[in-house]
Amino acid sequence: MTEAFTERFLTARRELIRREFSDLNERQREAVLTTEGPLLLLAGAGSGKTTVLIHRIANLIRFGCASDSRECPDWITEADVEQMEQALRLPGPMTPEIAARCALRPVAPWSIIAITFTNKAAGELKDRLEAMLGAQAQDIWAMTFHSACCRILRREIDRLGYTGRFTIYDTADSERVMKDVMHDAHIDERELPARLILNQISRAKDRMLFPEDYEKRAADYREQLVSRCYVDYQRRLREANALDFDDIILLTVKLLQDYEEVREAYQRKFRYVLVDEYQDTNNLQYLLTALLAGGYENLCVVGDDDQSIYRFRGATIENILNFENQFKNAKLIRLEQNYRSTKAILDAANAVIKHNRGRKGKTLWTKNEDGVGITLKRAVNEAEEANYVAGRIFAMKGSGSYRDFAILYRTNAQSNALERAFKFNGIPYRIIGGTRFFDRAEVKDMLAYLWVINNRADNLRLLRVVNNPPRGIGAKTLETVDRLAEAAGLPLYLVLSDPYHYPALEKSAAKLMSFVLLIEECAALLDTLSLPDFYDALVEKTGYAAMLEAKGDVESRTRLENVRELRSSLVGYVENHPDDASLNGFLEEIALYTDIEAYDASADAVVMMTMHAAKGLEFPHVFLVGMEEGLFPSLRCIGEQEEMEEERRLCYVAMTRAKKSLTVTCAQQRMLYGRTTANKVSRFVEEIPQDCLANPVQKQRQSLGPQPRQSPGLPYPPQHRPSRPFQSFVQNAPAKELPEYRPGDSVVHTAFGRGMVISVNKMGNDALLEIAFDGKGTKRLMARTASAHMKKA
DNA sequence: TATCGTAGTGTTTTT
DNA sequence: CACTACGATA
Repeated sequence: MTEAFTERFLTARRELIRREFSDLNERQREAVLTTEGPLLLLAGAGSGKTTVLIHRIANLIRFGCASDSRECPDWITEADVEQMEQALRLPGPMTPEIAARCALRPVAPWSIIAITFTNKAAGELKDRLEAMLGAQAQDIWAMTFHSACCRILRREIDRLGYTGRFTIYDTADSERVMKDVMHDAHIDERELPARLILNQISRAKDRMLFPEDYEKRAADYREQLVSRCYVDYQRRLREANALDFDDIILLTVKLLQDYEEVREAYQRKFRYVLVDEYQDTNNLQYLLTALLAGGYENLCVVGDDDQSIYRFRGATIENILNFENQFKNAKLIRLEQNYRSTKAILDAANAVIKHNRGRKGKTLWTKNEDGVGITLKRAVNEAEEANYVAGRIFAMKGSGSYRDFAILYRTNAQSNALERAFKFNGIPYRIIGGTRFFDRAEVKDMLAYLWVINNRADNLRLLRVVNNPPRGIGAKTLETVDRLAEAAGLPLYLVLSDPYHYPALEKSAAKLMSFVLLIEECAALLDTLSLPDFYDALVEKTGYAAMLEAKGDVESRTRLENVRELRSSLVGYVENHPDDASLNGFLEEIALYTDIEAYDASADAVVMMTMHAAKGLEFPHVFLVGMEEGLFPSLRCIGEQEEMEEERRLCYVAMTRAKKSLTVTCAQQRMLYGRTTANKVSRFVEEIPQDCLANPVQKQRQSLGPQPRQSPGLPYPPQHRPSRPFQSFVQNAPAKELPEYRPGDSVVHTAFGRGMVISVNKMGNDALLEIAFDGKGTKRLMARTASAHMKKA
């Protein structure tokens, strides 16, 4: 094989591959084709970083690692090269045959791990990879830090004295444990709140300080208190075979550090490591990343220091800033071209973020059109603000669709006023986050049963269900059980399953035994029944359903619906895991999936969420509401340089979600925890240059922006408390008692007479109906409310 | 032992 | 305002 031949082949191959990624810009392509070694991708908002990530993986799998390879395999023939050169002269993508010739040392999908922060991001990554690569994409480890660690731990955690059936405690569970710890240690919560201690512990874990290490370092009295709590807290978790969120990462790092054979196995497995949102990693996550990538050092991290918004939970931008020191020969590529937003939006966002001092410094630019200026609205209160947003969306929508609009706020509580205004004005909406399904007491109860069946040592969950529904096992008995367990060094369950062994439990022995039998009986069903059927049996056998049915009030019925709704989560899980469905797997998924994606994404609705939740998303039209000093930036950040900068980054993230238009609103006064407060306009608004605004400040007092059509402004509903006991969540449950409306149905309304349903827009457990009434015009009504005055004809 | 009522408390963002 | 913790009562 001559040198000239090799050269021809390599040139043709390189050019073909470059052309395969011709829809990327120069920098993006460089990022895709730089496959070896440490790579830091500084990717601004809207710079197409996810696309780059996906193409990068696709390139590895399709063409192999070395786009700059110097080798020419001996199976390449003259005919091959000629074919390749000819293909170069023709437009269009490669044929499969030619692609196969270009594939030198293709990378196995299972040797790639792509880590993200949120499940949403991981899901999107998976979907897009699958769309591009087909079934082989399933072997790529595309998941969150936590789920990746769980997967490793399930296999390896035995070494650390836990079992693979470990339980995961969420923040609420951790807090419960900590409160118990403090109660037993006679530490007053008013002196030192449990949350604060947990925060300290979390920070200790981030620095890899185990209880015994922390104990040695505890300097002052306060730290000694924390230390005592830490020791006991960790002991309880260990005894319950339970891990909190931090432990999941911490123990994985420990495992990889201390056990050479484990470390080597994973380092050999993962030839390519990719980490998204690197600016949000904490120290532990950095260590984990470094360990995983430690074998081949093919590590690509993507991040944007301006979008770091999780400092409050330990994320440190240092990881980005130090990357080039930590990894020798790291390459840096900046992606600064923005493909998402108009110039006006980008200018405004750039101007705001410029006020931060601790940044790596970059300026996004775009070839997009100038676009319209940013609209600013000052409302008198949150009701008017919400109403304004509703009206403006209604006016802007035209023939477009509602899903083009997003409303972003700082705190979940702000959704209330918006929800009311949208309901009243008949605009369909969808709320992401907020009160979570899995946080509902009744759902947690059922989950607690499942956890206990999965891991009998889970004391916390055991205590939650042992007397729920009431079985006559009261606080007194449980105290005794606890004491005995403590003395014997056994999990509660073992003591209470052997009550005749302890004289002190004589009196309640029968009750305890029947509970234990119940649990064991249910657990046995797991072997014979499918997960959903097993769950049905559980709901009945435990008497939980009966308890709720007996009460029979509205609230209980709603709760029963939620209990049954959990079944569909199980069904969904089983469908997604045809081969490896297990109770353990289901519970893990639930524990790590705080944000439930069960909403109907196909419905055409305005979406509302916190600014944090919006990271990584984009919308044609974005509304930023509640832009007031004290709310955003939040009160506790004012006067704190560092925290203020984080808040500003959050603002930057929020603004850069918008593609075409950005509307910024605030209220002169608003109800905040039952108190009316007057707030100044947010400093972030002041930081937007005048010439980016559609309506410069002077004119602000007059009507701004287009008025809602039904002027003078849509009426705001009277302050009635909509009777909503626990309604907030049934959102996802099919509302059985509601008549199903379909377009074309004839209806009779007590006030409007005869009409025909034109459109139905599902919104949670309700639906927005558009009905043309004979002689009364077209009305928009919520199905739930309207049904009281209307029936199908 | 279960339930109800009251007083007190704390309110960001998420895996 | 909303939620929790705790204490009094059936």
